[in-house]
Amino acid sequence: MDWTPIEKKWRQRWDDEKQFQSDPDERKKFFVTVAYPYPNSPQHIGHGRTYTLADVHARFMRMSGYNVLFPMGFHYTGTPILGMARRVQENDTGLIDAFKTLYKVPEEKIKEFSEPVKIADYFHQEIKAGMIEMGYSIDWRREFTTIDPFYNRFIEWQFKKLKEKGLVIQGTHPVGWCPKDQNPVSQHDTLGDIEPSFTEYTVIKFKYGSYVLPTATLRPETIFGVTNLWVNPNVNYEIAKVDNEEWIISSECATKLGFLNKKITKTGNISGAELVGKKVKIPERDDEVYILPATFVESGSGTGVVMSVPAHAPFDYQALDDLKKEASKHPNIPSLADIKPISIIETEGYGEIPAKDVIEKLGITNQEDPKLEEATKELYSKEFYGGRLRQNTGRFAHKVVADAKEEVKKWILDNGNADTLYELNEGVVKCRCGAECVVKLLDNQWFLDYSNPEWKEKAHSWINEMKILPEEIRNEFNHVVDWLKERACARQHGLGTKLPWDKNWIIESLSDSVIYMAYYTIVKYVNAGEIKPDNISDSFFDYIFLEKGDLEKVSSEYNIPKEKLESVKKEFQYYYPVNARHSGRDLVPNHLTFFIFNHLAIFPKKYWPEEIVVNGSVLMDGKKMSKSMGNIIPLRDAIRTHGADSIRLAILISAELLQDADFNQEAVRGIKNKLENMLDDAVKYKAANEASLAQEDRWMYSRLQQLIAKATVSIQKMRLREALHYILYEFDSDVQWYLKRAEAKNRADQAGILHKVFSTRVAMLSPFAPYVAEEAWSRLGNQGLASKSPWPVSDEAKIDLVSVQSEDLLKATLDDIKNIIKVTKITPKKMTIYTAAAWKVKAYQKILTQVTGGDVNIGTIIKSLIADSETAEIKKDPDFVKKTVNDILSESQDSRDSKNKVGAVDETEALLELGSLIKSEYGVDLQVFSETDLAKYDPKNKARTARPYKPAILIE
RNA sequence: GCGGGAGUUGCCAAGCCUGGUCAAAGGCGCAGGGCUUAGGACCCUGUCUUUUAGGAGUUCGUGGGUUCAAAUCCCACCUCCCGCACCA
Repeated sequence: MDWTPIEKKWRQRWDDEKQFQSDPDERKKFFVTVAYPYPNSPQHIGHGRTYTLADVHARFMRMSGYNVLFPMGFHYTGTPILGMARRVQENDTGLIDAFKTLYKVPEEKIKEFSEPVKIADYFHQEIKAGMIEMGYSIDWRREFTTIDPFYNRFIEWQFKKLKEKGLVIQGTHPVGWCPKDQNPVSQHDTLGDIEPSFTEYTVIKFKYGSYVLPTATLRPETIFGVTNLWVNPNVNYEIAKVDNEEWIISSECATKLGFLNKKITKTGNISGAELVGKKVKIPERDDEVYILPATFVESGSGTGVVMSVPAHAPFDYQALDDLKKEASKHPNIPSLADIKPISIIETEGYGEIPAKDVIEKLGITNQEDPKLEEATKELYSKEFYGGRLRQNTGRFAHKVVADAKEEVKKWILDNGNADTLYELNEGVVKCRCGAECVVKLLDNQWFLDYSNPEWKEKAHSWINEMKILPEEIRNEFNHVVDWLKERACARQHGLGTKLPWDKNWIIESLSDSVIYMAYYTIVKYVNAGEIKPDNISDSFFDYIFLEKGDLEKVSSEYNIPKEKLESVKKEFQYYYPVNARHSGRDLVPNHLTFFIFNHLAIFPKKYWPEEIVVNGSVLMDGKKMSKSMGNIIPLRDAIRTHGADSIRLAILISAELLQDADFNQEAVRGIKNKLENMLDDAVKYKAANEASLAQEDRWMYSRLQQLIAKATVSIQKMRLREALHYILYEFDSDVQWYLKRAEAKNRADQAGILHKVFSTRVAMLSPFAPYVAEEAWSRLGNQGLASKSPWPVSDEAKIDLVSVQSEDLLKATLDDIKNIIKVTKITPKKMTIYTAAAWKVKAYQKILTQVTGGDVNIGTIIKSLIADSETAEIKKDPDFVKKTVNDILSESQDSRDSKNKVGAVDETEALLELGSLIKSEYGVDLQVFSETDLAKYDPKNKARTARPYKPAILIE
């Protein structure tokens, strides 16, 4: 079946009725937003999840009577698009092929892609078209991009506010950096998409005469165990003036230091071999050690000089051992044999010289052995978490290594005997431009000061107050607030808004997207041409958002009529705060937390966001979606093959909020079939006058009320999978039972009832599968639109508990009959059912009351029953009590309560209903007797085993 | 390391918050039947073990505990997944 025409038809209707356009009115409002997309590719099914969740939320609230605003914008800010444009300019075939085959971009469009904005514009339209096709109930009059001039004014205003409050600060920060592009690099900017991560090393300055021989280490605390330095004799070292000292370092190191803002002047060279045998002074220790040769030392790593701690560093131990073996080759080092490892860390499970232990364990015999890496890793982590410094480490003695490391580092740094070096972890990382990346210390970088303690405190307290779904995310937010530090908020390249006070910087993408929800409430006026963005500046936003300033003045300043200005302000005040912000899980540690922080900083409390709803990601056939796996399905392709509603349901039904949703073809097919069946059914049940209600009709209506109640609660908690489960599946099994009952009775008058039932269901399905719901709604013969119908309200009064109990009794008895037939394998000829005697019913009611009251002691129950003349007959059958108590205990609280409320049900009457079912299913007649009926047919003496809700059965 | 999540019957996956309706939804697979020229689709029945009367037994990562009652609550352990930044 082709959904396209159906989707088109209803989309047109919604559009004609301007259903999703929201303007302030007298109703209560509900403002729901989703993070706007970054348009550097078409959206795929994974992107659809958050939007679909938000759309269901919006549609549900709309049907519940709220004036719902659900807007959408496009986030052009950022650098990846710049990178893409550059690759197009360079004729990167990999990317261009992806555009052609994967994204199906027309050839002539790709040609324009050398201009970044064209890429954004193209995918912007592509994504928007997909959103419309998916049926998202968005008010498109409020659309914008983050490079629109009016938006730029808005962001400038935001940053000035933050700066006024002292939340924007300047500082120095290390970043991964491309020397050619003169720009920080992120994962998107590198060849092979490697995240350029780096580690901070402590550089310890050893003195060689007037020179400094610096060594880079991760373990400054081991300075107490240094026995020598290592240089590579084959390396030609540089002598360079570094700031005011003369350092001997590898040339690679000199380059690195240059990016770390050191002033480097080369003054000469010295070979490693020349240094061998010389002595250096160890800082903080009144001691001198030799410089020795080692081949494992690489000039590209650290400073090219290594401090040797043989007791705790396997490389050092092995190199020293190797050297001693050929001591004769080094006559200029007289006392090589005297160099002994100095043990300074005590760790459980290791002896005096831990490095020796590890080396022997792994069978390492020389310094070229690659297993040395493994040895180093093992020992480092064991000593770091479990080791303590020994007596010979002065005031650090007995401290655990993890703590001592930081203290020793600070101590040496404070004494001017150390420095800091950053080193890329992955070795060589190449920028997309081909240049090798480095770590650069950026000066005068602008930061948002998320480490500000008052700001943090405010964020914590609001996080604890606001609604967060699912609840477990609340902790995560609090944790993020704790570890969040200053965050760079400006870059030197990329699309976006310039920093208002320093136009060399562009405000970074995660910082210009934190309060834009407010912008939705006013951008409508700019899009309609009622406000000209050109000369807008701060006093405008102050007036609208903060109610600061004078109406008269602002009006004349911007040449906006006073009434217009007032209605802009009123619109903001009507819609704000955001009632629900939907987002993927990945945005918790960044965007969503910033969103909270910034709202708290800029707006008064009444405008702080009310609720955040976080969802997991989408898997494709159980696997993560990725370009390299080739399992990315563009959303619009999927809509064409499966239909929008099937996709919406498949995404929603496969997982609850936080779980990853698995999108698989089979599930979609199943859903599609279900929807098609629903449409077929819809035409069968037109509105009709109902006959007087039979038992099963009352039951069906009761179940409907219960389902409405359950589904509504589930949606309110955003447990959409659960809600769909009720609306789609539980509902179905109820209808099936109903049809079975009605058909067994050969009824022909149930269409009117089913029409009502199905219409209610279709209305409830409408937020989830809007197109199918509209189509089914009209096929059922209903007027208007399903999406405009009010959300069904459960009416307690329509629940007939007796009919619910009776039908349950029928189902249970039918199950028992089936069971008996299965076990005995007999072909039934005749069936007889016996209901329990009156005294048993009384006893049952009493037991029920007692058990509900918490008394499950069989002895006391029996006593009290015997004491009562109505139930004294229990003496004859004491086993009855035990069985009944078990019956009751194995029931749910709900069912017990309802039995309590209903009192005794006339089982004989109820079970007579079974006759038609038995006849149609087994083709035999059913007789129902009371246990006490003297004229009953009971050849096998079964009747006496009857219990309330558990009639005796005889099958012959 | 810090923080978060998960482990359920052949597979996927609900149930856990709020203990009892749980041998545990639904889907897939498998078996039998129906429909069909055939295939597909669709419909019915079955699918832990055992049982010729609706019963019993053993299961929800492992080991304890609480309770009349535990997949569900508590404690410990094992295993797996995700995030840890200047990037959308």
